[in-house]
Amino acid sequence: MYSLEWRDEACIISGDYRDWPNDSKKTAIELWCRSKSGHSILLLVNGLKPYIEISDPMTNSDSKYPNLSLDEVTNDSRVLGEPIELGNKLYNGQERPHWRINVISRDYKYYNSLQKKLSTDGWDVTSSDIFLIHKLLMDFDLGPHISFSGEVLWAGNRAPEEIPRTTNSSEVAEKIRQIGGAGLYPVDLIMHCDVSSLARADPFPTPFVTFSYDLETSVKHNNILCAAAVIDRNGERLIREYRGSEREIMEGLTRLVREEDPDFITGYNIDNFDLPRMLDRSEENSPNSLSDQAAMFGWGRLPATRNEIGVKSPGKIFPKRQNNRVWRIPGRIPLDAWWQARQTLSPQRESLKYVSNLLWPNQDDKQKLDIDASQMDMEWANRPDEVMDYCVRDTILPLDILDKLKSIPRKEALASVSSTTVETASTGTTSQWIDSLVVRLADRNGVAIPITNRTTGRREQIAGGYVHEVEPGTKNWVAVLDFKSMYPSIMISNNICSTTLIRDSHKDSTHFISPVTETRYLSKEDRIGLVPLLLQGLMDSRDKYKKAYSQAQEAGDEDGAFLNDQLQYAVKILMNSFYGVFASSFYRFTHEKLGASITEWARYNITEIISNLEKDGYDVVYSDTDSIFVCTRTEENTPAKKPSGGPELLAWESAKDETLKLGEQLANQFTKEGAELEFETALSAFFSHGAKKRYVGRVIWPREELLIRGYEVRRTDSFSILSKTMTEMFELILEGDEEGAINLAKSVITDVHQGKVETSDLIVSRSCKGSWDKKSGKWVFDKIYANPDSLPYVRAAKERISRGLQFTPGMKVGYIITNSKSSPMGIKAWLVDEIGGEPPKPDPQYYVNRLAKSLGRITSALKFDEAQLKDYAKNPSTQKSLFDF
DNA sequence: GGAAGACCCTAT
DNA sequence: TAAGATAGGGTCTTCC
Repeated sequence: MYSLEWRDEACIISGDYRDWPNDSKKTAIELWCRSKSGHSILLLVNGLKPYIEISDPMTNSDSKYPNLSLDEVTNDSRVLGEPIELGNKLYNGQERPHWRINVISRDYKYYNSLQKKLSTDGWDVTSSDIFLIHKLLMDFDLGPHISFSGEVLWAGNRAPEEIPRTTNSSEVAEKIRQIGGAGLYPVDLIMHCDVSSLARADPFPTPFVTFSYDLETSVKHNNILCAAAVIDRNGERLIREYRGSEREIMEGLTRLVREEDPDFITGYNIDNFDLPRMLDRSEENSPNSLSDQAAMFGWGRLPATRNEIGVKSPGKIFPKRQNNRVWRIPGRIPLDAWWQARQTLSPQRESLKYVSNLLWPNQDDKQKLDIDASQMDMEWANRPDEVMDYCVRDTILPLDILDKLKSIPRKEALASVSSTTVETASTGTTSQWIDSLVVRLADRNGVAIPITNRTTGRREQIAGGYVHEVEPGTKNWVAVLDFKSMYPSIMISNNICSTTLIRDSHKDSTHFISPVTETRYLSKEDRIGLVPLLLQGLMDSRDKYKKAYSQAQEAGDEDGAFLNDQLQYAVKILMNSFYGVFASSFYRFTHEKLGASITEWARYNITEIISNLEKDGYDVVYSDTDSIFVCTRTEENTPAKKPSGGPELLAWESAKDETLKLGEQLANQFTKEGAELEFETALSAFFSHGAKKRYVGRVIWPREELLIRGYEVRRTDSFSILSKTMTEMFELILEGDEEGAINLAKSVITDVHQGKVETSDLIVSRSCKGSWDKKSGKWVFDKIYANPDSLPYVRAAKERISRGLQFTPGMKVGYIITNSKSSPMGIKAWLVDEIGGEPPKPDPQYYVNRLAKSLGRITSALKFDEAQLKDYAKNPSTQKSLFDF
């Protein structure tokens, strides 16, 4: 058998550990990659040893040997070789000798049982709850982008041209199994290498392949009527339609997945609809044959062998849902376009139609509705071709959405800056991203890796950020300043880390003492904390990416600019997740004092500045956690609205200059080592009705925009006439036209009272949870809600379901309030988008009341209150002017 | 009529 | 491998 070496660069999509039945002293890691030039590669990596680290809690850094018996450990049949002396490591604030123990297998029955036994014997066990694939990236300091060289085991039709195609496949399959693999993986190229030949590579944009699909199903019987799929290979799209028996449809989709070999699997609502439905229907179609089921839903990037399909229970080849959360499809990444749209856009409503409309408002063809989804059986019987067109369109839109939102490059950038696989960046949790960086740094710095804290029940909350009271009314000429990366900066400057926390009471060598609880941290000379070190590195790398971005932009290098912008943004996201993880109760490197000290310093810094400003006679208008709004002392009569010319314009310009100057000056004055205050924006006017976290501002520098925070305008559970009216009122108020704002409120309330407003402007939409009850085959709500039927959104969800429309836990459901006199109030679900028909009849009184209340909060800050507004709505003719105070 | 509680959504 | 945090506003139902 000839042997061919191949060298390449690739991005790791995901990886898995595979136990090696023939030789339990070796391990094999599967790395599913997409190469820089677009080939899919399964890289089989040998040479990694699963291990556990132990230390004796009764020893200290002077001990050479533990009190517990190392011999006993050596003699355990699960242990491979002698314990390896590691010297002293830091654990729980204590230096003490540690040993590494190689374990014969990472399989549960060896590894976890050994871990348990050692722990029971009295050892402190560390480094023992991390997947081997993550260990691989950590121990060899790899990120998702790697270069490697290794032996080609098998080459398929889409392999690089230079590599001869494999002819003796069955022989090769056997060879692959002998080195720990599963056989002939459905990829372009199968390779084999040792860990030592893997190296970190510079990030590049990987040409991923994406598969999008959509099922149309019977409302009556749940079976699949037809399906469509699109493969996107570097922008080139291949569309497929599937009709026929349910089995044929699913087999067709599965063949396409296995032949086209996509990295990402998308669709609209696949997590909660299309994937679970495929699983259900494949089981239903062939309950007694796993291999039949694999032909219908064996989407994992694994060979369809007996072993991978499974004998008694489903094997790895099947997509699987983990704890009702994310789906796992070995070697591929499920990426639901619904969830991406929801996360990045926060749309008011979440139907595919609504989201498409939001993204492409002027393209009718993208959202033309012609099929009534609630009558799918009838539609399919009467006009199958139209149904198929509709189905195809719904597979293309998710791809367009992911493109538009840049979802995939964002995941890849996050993977790159957190040095994880793309799968971990995509579907993992924030603590996994942070683990990836912290654990590898700890390993290099003699710090042991504690296991995740598994205590249940809520611990006492720590105090959070400081929020300043706001006075109702308008203020003109406000400079907004904020701290640059406040929490990370505090962690860096005060050396806050579990490795620097002083746990005992003696007071020597202390440099940093938190202002309230007097928690103490080592000076930087004694030891630089792991996390501060890491955060500083991230801050530097963000600056580097930002610089590279500007340089690329100047050079007209669009791709380079895009890549570096994604990377700098990913660093920002990652840095911002640190505080939360370290303030959580379960994270492995957390101590309850860490989170509390961070916010203590934050509150101390900001309140200190506020009181200094006030002492100097400045009016601090507002402040939230890391921001301060300061009023410039400018003559009261300077117009807030930019005049078109004349002396007023000069006065306006000079007020603006003064605000800019103040902003710069204060930023300089209050910036100190480790707490950089930046001048962020200048406002010509600021308004709040007097509630924290609710304000608006007319931004005039560095760009011009209307800034709105907290108000109904920002909320997805507001209705559009309220949001629209309030926005317009804010515009007027910030220009100084209070009367105009009040008149607007009055006229809109009158219109609503008289029923002159489109019902679609009155839709309220809120998210609704629910869980699927397998027994009854129904969605149930009483496990989640104390009194579900009194909640309008639950009743709206039930109405949707009863009309044959899809429901997904967590989805937003729209409704109209039809009777506010009864309790609970009467509502009707908003189904016009999906099934057309007459809209429900709204209760005008309800909407008048809510508008009066919300808008009245605003006008009352203008000395005009809710009751007056409501009276006005009832009888506008009796009051000539309400602006008389 | 008003307090208490359940729940949603947002700011940072 | 279950899992970022707290502060805060607001609506509606239930209960007295």
